[in-house]
Amino acid sequence: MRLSRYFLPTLRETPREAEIVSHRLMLRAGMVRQQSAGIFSWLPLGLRVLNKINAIIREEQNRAGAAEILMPTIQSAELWRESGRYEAYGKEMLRIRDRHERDMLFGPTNEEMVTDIFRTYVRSYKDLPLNLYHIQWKFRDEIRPRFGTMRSREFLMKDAYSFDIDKDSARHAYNRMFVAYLRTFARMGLQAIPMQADTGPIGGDLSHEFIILASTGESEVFCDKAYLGFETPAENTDFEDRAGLQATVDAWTARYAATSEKHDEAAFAAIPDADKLSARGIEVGHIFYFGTKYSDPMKAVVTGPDGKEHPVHMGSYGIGPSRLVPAIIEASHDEAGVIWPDAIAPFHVALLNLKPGDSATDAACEKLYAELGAAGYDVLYDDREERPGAKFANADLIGLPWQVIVGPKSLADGKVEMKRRATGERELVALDDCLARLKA
RNA sequence: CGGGGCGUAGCGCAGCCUGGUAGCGCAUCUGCUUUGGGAGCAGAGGGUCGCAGGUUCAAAUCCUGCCGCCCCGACCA
Repeated sequence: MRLSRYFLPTLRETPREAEIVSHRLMLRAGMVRQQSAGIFSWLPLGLRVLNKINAIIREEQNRAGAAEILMPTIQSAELWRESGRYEAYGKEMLRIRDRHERDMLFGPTNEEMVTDIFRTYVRSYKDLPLNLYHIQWKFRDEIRPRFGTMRSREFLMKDAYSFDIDKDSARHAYNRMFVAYLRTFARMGLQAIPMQADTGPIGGDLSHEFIILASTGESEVFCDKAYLGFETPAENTDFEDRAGLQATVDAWTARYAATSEKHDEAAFAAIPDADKLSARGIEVGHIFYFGTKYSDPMKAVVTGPDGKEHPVHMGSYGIGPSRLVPAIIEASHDEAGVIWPDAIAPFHVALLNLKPGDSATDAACEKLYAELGAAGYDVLYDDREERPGAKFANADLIGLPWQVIVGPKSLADGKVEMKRRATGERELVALDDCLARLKA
């Protein structure tokens, strides 16, 4: 993409409303525009990141055996009356009415709807297990939205719903998502720690919040430092291996980790001081098992091997992509701007032509732009008539992993400069070696 | 919803107290000079001063009501 033809409205100054660093940088890097309290437009650069995040989520959900669907944002109140949540949900739910005066709502979550889909089609235990997920916009009319897309009213959520014949199978479904989540966050360059979470009225131990540590996080968290060195489950993990998955989950839940709501001072005190970690964190995922809470009232039942009807055991599993964007920025930035992890960077390379109009730098940039693009790299080519300083500052701000700097000085020796955004390291490489260096 | 703050050019702000021609910086446009870390000079464009009433000869400024946004708290992916 040529920057001269792109839409990247970066800001030199920070808009007043932005308090935390990720919000400031998302506005300055031209990623989002707030349209109303807690409601945002996603501009090209921000949308690219969001889509990268979604792509990773999809790959890992699919790998773990979930099937993608897409349910609507607008739902009928009918289903919610069936589950009893239409009355229970309160003001957080945006209630609307259509022209026929029917009660509708903008979905804050989809348990009812997915349960309705399930009960329509699935009758036999032989069709289980089943896990359906979608990535869709949700709306929760938060009392106070804040921190940009970190806590917005309209937000994107990946929500998966599992259906199983009994609790044991449901635990396996839970473990599949648990492991998928560990892989998902690790691929985004995040160290996510599963922490004990509130299970609400359902109870039990099957609920975890996935937390990443960040000084500006909203939650106070306490855990064993050992988690920071844990190994991510492998790509070839066998998700049908019940015992194997259980062992992985057991290992990841053996040590202490809890948010302030579930914090147990005594248990925390038992950890050696050197291993205690008390910090702030951002919740990026939440999984839980809720049994027959919806299948009972909504009559989602299957016939079991015994010939009798059984309400299905369900769980739901959420990840907030539109929250992950700022979460990743909170975890990865410096004074100058964002530092995107390679896997979710909106482009791989910023190609800076320091002297557009100079036949040598123009030719070198065109060659690199074509060559890197052909090799599968997304290149943002800064071909604007701007001074070098402005290009450097802009490139650092938007935080692409690599900067390939083409200026007359180094080009006189047939070289270009390659700068790694994360470390600031620069090296001069021959024009023809640029691609090889990227691959290395 | 309680407490606090703010709405003046795309962004950041001054002006308001003490009513009298709407300003500054950045950005934008034109020209010239510059060209390896957000250039210099000269010129130009851009405003329902959040909205609606009121007071006054006269309101960005004073009064009343409303709307929007931000921050702190209780609540949430």
